[in-house]
Amino acid sequence: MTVWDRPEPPTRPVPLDRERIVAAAIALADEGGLEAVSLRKVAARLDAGPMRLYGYISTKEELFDLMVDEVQAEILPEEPSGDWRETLGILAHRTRQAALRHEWLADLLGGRPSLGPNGLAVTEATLAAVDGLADIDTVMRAVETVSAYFTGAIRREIANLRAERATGLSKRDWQRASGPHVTRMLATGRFPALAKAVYDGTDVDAEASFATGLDWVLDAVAAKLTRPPV
Amino acid sequence: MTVWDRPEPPTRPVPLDRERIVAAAIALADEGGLEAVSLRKVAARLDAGPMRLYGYISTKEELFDLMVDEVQAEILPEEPSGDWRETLGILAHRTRQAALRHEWLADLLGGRPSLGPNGLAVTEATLAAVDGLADIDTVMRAVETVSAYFTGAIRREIANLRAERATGLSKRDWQRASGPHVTRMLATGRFPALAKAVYDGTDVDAEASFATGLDWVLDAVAAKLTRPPV
DNA sequence: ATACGAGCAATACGGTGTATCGATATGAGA
DNA sequence: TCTCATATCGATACACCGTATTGCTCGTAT
Repeated sequence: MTVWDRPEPPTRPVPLDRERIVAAAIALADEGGLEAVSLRKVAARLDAGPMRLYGYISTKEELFDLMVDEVQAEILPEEPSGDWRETLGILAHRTRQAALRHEWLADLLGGRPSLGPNGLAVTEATLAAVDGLADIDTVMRAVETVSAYFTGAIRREIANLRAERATGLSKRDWQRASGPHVTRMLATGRFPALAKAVYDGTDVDAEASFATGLDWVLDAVAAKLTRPPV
Repeated sequence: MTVWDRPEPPTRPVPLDRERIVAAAIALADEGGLEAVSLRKVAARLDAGPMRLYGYISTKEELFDLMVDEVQAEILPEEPSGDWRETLGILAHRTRQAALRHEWLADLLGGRPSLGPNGLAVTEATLAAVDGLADIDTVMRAVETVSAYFTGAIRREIANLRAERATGLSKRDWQRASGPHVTRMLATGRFPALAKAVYDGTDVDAEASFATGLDWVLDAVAAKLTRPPV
């Protein structure tokens, strides 16, 4: 029985950690959307059996939580600006950019409280920016309002983007001509204001539209923050 | 071979239509959340095989679309008020109430463009309310901003509500004392503003918080709508 | 040398969405 | 009235899913 007769010992499995698991899951999601993320496929990317993952997470939902938290690291600004308005604006824009890079984020954003380290850090940065500008309840209302806005806006933007991609047409072209159902509905005359909006509205840049709405909301918040509470 | 020996002829299957299918699906979702909705279970409620549904819908996603559109009928106000601000506010509040009745709506809201008859009617009502108050692009920005706000706010509210239900504690109690992870994180001192918010903030009524944020956003929109565009 | 304990892979279960296809009942045409 | 085409439905099947269970295989401690 020479060495060559004996097989090499089975290679020890590649060590795993949450970081690698989450990275694999994010890669999968970036390529094929959230629905392409299955524990089996994530595990396969790491040359592991599906069950191996259960040492690191105990549920698929938890994997999603980790994914969101990981991406939230991209949102944190390097250094805090002195201007609360600028800080909030930057956070909103960075969240949007993260969602454009990882469209699946739109499906998860706001879906559950984000309590991971990066999620908490984002919240901290947000609160720190407006801390002391008013009583705490007003401040809370302010940050919640702003984040409700950009959460909703991002979600809609991604939803529209997907719809456009699915039909290969810009939103307005599609509404105007090629979406047979919508066209037919508009032709019924039951939606005059909508028809007008579709035919007369211009196709605005998504980022500009996001920025405008954000500015308005920040205007509103500014009015409440700088004035002492009634 | 008497009559009694012969079985009765097989009863023809109960006729189906989208309305009945959607109603069954909504019932299922109301009881057990979106994840309780499976084509098999929906079909079973209607004494049908799963494949039968494919005559009425061609994909599960389409069923979700129908569900959303159905619920949007609950949102439409009976008669339009003359005041645009009141109309937008009512639409927002009714959407929120619909989401409280059908929590799964929060998972779907804003997830894709809603082009069903009721969805279009809601959009029409929204646009009609502000029609003519400014140039069309400003008007679009206005309704999109408001709806981004309440979409996001509703989603967060439902998310928090679920988290509270899962732990049996109010959000603040849970953050303060019982969420071991959060407590530990706050104790690190790395999140001073957040810690202050958690410990000093009061537990505000969700509806009041929603209404306040909404008012702020409407304030902002009002400022842009009543003033001619720059 | 042996016992133990952790980590891992394999297997299995009950579910999912949906494609395919054969039976069957219904309505039309002869 | 009988026959045939057609639409509809049910069963079956497939590929996949998340996860519980089980038993093996190691490295380590005794």
